[in-house]
Amino acid sequence: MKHITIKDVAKKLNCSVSTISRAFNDKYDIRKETRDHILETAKEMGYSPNPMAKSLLKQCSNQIGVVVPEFINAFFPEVIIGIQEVFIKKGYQVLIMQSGESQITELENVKTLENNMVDGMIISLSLETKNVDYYKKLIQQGFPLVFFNRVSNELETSKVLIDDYKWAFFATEHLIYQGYKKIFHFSGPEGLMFTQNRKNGFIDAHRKHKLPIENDSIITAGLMINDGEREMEKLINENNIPEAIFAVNDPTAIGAMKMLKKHGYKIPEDVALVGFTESRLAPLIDPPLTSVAQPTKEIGRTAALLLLEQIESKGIFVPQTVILNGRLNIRESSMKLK
Amino acid sequence: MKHITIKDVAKKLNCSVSTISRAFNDKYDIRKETRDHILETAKEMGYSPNPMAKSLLKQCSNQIGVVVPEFINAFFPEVIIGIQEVFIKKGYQVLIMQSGESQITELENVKTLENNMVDGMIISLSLETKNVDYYKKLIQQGFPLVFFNRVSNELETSKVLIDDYKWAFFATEHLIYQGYKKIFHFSGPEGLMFTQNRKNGFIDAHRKHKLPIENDSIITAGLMINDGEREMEKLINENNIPEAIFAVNDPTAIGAMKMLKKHGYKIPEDVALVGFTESRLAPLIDPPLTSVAQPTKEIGRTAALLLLEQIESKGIFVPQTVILNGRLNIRESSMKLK
DNA sequence: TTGTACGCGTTATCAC
DNA sequence: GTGATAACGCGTACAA
Repeated sequence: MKHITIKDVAKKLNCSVSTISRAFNDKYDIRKETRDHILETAKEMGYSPNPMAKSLLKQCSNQIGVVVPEFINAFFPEVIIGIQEVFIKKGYQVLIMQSGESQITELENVKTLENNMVDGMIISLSLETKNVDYYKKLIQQGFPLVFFNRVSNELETSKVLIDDYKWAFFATEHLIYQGYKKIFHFSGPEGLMFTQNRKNGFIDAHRKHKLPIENDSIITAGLMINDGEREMEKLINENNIPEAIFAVNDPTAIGAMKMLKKHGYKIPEDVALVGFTESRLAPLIDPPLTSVAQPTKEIGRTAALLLLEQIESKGIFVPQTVILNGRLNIRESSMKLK
Repeated sequence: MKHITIKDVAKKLNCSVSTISRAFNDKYDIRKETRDHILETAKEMGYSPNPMAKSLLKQCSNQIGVVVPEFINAFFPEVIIGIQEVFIKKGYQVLIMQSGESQITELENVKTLENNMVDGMIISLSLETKNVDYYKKLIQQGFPLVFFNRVSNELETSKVLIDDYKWAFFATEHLIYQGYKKIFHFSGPEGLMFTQNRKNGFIDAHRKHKLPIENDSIITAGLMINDGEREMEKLINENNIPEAIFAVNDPTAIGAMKMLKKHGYKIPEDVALVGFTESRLAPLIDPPLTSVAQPTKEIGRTAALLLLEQIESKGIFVPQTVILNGRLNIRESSMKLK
């Protein structure tokens, strides 16, 4: 239980703690033999410098923090893998916390990480988070912060995104090219930037192709499977069935698909479906779901590199917003069959 | 950037740091007015005690560490949610790290957490991990440790498991009851306890029903989708198609399913499938996959409670192994159709 | 080349 | 009821 400290080693070797310290941080002059001797006995004793004490002293910890809303879906875990790839190579440790889509937990997570003196954080906001004052304060203090995916316009710091507007546009256009006319959009929670952007892409694709948008064709659903199910069920009950649906994300699309199949509709013959944020399920469900794939690991890597830049360029740095490219994976769920 | 410390507050209020400290830890006598006054100005200044310094002093951190192999699949993330449920209520923060199925990273993670002075850890071993000496050392030192799912026989500490043997037995028996005779098992990596247990369940179900096991009916596949694909493809090429397959986990079963469908086999008419560790995909793929569901969140909660017990009963505690109940969710993939 | 002493932000133990 | 101070484990400027 008792940790072995630098003092224990010093006592054992009959020398001062500073000598031990120097042996570990080979910066200062120290006789090679003594250094080796110290390192050896230290290892034998199972000593390693206590990073907490070091952090307290140096005011930085060689740790970075990550806060994500959830990791039920594959998206965030994959981003984290990308983040770790970069930081582990650089000798940083990555501390991960999840907010569970709660603003309060998110704030607590951030404070915990801050208190652990992480050198920077990578964050994706929870659905609930409206108030970003605390982040503003951190940014003002010069605390290195990078946001991805769920970002806020109010925060002036580096961000990693994909062009939701563009890819929603392409996805919708794909449906239009397939010859579908009555196309609905299952939208996400209001107030989220990507909800807005994807919705706009949907609208503008219609405009470009001079296709009218019916009043009720944009439906605020949510982000989960049951949201898609619920809204689809409503439509079925109203007997208001579109030819195609572009959903704000895969779970919503999958929910709609489940409900449609349950009621005997064929996909894509009766209703075509397109999702977003390609999930692991997309290629596996029946029929395979057309979806916009995000380069998850690259999002992570990019965010990590931006954060690293920010950490290393202590002080002066220019916030960057990196827009990564998505990809529309076209599968059966949206193919017009003759 | 600069953190506000207790000294800053003391200076502002013209009193000593100890008074401030006392105001925050209401343990000692302190005049109520001064206490309130201090707390108020502290809040205004944005001061909060630095937990690192506290940890250094108290040799414990009110943090617990979690190390899991991956969170690509839904299993570990869900367990973590259960863990967090318990600890957040108790005022602990949960630090999560992932080993990426690498023994080396796992060890580094554990050491990082140890250095952060977490009060205990919950661990699920990586596939690679054979050497558990470091854990032995920790346990010997009295460091609170709980393992789940991927555990080692050599370690005498609390564990949370489901009865892999029993549920593999049931899953296999279910196939037998359906009338299948030529049943194969896609097994996991050798050396993992659950691989062995699930395999034994498979074997003993055959014994009980006096069904012979063919030589080549147990196939060491792996744990990933592509493992299932690869082994299934081999079987197809050899034209050695079983009537049913019990796979060590869902991804393997899904891989097999993908490959079978690709080659035009019907499920379950040509080949029936059963997975394990119910994944999010199981009910969604086509046909829906029969699988043994594990109570993921409860595994997390149980592990958390066991760890808490261990932390609080400083010293004397009896390692417990808790076996939780699974559930066989029977779906189309394994139903004998007339 | 090595040792001494201070400070990082706390809390606990003394005094007063 | 409050203030001074040692200690937690470490790095480093300074002295030796």
